[in-house]
Amino acid sequence: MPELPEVEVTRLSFADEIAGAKVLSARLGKALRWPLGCAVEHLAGRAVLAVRRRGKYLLIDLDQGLLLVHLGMSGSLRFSSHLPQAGVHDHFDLVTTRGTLRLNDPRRFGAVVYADSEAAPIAQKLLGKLGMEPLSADFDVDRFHTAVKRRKMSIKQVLLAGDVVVGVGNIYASEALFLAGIRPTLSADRLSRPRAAKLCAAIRDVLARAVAKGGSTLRDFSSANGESGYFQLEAMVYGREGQPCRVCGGPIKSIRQGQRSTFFCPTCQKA
DNA sequence: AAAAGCCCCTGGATGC
DNA sequence: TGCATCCAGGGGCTTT
Repeated sequence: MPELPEVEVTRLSFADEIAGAKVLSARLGKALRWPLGCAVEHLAGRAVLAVRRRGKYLLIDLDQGLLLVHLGMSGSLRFSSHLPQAGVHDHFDLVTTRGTLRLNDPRRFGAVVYADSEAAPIAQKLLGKLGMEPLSADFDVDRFHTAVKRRKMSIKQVLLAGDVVVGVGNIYASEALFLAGIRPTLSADRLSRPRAAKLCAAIRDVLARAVAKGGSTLRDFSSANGESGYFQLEAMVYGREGQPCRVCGGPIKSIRQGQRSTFFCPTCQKA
């Protein structure tokens, strides 16, 4: 579910509220992708300093160590002082003086991992190979074009891989390529400099607009205060196979790339 | 080093 | 109504 916009919207919806809270207790449900990495008792008494984001990870800074939270495919967070009793898919609670932060994740591809610091081995394994942040100043055309030219995979799969640019998942990869007029199957090393510049701008644009709309709610995503996103209503190609292109009117096509579906307009994205 | 496949898991939609 | 099959916002790991 969650790509950069959904993760950022989630962060914005509880970061200010939880900052300064003190952890009273923590609870684990069924196993997530990785073990927590510390005893739940170890979290009690910690202060929550801030919530940051790196790619699709949320980093919850504590006065001692930090929690890395990933929402996987089906995860979502809630932060409230009035949560019901934990349900079957509620796999982590962080009970604090300001409310409880709860991870709900039916498929359990998500994770909550404790690390002593960002330099710790587990944190490095998860964060160490991540690419540029698309909404920050370090995302520039030169670095993007240079990195992309080294790859022979399709440009769409390079966007998804996350080692060049982070946060772009299956929805926004298709959307950004449409906005840039680039065929998803184009070999990344054949992307010209002007088209790389256009793609950079498209990635920034679509992610920023999606954050502004509260992300995309396809099935059940909601932010930590329970609000749905609305960007899916503005999708140009994602999930629109057979429907008319919003620009040229021709039918949107769907293909498979690396066992993920890709959507594009054969007319507006000729090469 | 880079690319391709496999796999983790549950639930909803679709088809017979 | 019941059951099988396919598909889904991700990404680490293993094998080429």
